[in-house]
Amino acid sequence: MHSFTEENYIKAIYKLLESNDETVSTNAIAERMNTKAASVTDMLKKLSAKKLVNYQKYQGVTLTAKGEKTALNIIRKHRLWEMFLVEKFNFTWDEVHDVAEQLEHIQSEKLIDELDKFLNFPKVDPHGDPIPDAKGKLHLQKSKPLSQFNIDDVCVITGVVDHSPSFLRYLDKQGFVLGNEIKIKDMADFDRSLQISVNKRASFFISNDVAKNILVIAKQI
Amino acid sequence: MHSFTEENYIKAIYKLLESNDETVSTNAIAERMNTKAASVTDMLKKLSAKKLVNYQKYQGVTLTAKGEKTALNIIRKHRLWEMFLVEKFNFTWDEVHDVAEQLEHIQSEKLIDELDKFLNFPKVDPHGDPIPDAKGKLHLQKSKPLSQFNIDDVCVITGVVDHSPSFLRYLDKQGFVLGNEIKIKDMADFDRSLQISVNKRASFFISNDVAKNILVIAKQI
DNA sequence: ATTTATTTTTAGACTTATCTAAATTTTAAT
DNA sequence: ATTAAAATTTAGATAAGTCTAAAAATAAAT
Ligand SMILES: [Mn+2]
Ligand SMILES: [Mn+2]
Ligand SMILES: [Mn+2]
Ligand SMILES: [Mn+2]
Repeated sequence: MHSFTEENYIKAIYKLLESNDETVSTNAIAERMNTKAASVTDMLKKLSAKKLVNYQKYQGVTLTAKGEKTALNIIRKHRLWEMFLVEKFNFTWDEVHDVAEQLEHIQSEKLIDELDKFLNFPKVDPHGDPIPDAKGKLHLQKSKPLSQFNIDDVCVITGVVDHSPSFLRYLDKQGFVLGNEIKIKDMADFDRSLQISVNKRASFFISNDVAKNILVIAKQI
Repeated sequence: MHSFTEENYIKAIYKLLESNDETVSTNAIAERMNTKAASVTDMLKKLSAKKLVNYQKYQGVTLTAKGEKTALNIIRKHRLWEMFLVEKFNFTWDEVHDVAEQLEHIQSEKLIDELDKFLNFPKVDPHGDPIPDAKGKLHLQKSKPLSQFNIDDVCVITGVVDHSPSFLRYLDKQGFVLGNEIKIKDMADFDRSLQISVNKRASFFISNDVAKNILVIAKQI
């Protein structure tokens, strides 16, 4: 139906729309896909002809309903496969992304339905990102970066902003695990670095840069 | 490393070498891949440049050691995925091939090692075909078509020659299952059709055409 | 040993996805 | 309102894989 390349463009556009403005620029897509603006323009024409995007020269691009549905299906597959690799195949959360990038393009409705069932219909992937259901419905959790909390706040780790293997391995080394409880013990004014305790263990420091990349929700008390 | 297309050519050449002569013709490859001879020639030059095949104009083609190793790895992945789909995802043996054709190209050593382990290192796939081990070693079983046996012979179903969904579904309907015991009750001289009993159930007729496509080994008595 | 038929290869063209360099449009700055 | 800068699009090329039609080589038939 759609080529791998088309699917990757659709997904990139979806992610850019998700995190930013109401339309996506040619350059933004080019940067995210590690290609040149000229290539993006060519592809936008193709996707537009297929009614996957709303595109007018120089005016940026958005996804059509059909394009969004396509994007959500690819993301569903990506996240289910990541979950599978971690839960069943002993992959760590920093290892799964590259393989999932390949697996997300496999076409078989039955395969994905069975995968979902096999994993017992998970709601979030190993990075805490929500998994769209078979209908493309996606339940967002209203989490915020840890950097937005204050001294004595207690919150629960729900995900990450930065998905890079190096950041994920850093979190592993520090003992951060999704679902763990973080208490902010102290905050330095000059750089907003934090002294925190994870699951009531010995406290330690993290930079504001790290805090901005850890997603949490306030603990219900 | 190698494109999907290159991998598919390598696999096709391997299969043709396996079942037939000592070299493979351009036309044979074209037929198997549903392409034209001209396209095959182009690809053979490319594979030759990559040292995957031994190719000289007009002289047919064979695989190099490197090419054969590549082929066996793809076949290993294909058959492990077929096994996985049947054992874990409720696929029937007539449904798995098309999905495995996609999955066989996923690149991740760890994924395949874990898949193998998850399935407890199976020796044969759902169709009875041998699965190469991680080193590319392949243990062939010396089975023969049921059509080569005679009245009163007892044998065990080990595989199929024809892998088409329609043949596999026919076998399902008749109650043939790998490992089942077949006893030949009678044979018609004029068309070599057989009256057989599977696992000592009520006997029925099969054509010589069917018998030629069921692989068996003589039952040890 | 020629002629004929078949197989295989080459030549040239097309599609998808990419690039660089040049042209155009939009946006920002004077 | 011009001019300058940035973003975007077009033009023209390239590489992978495919095709048709024509040429060349091999195999088969007389
Ligand atoms: Mn991922
Ligand atoms: Mn993820
Ligand atoms: Mn198969
Ligand atoms: Mn098989």
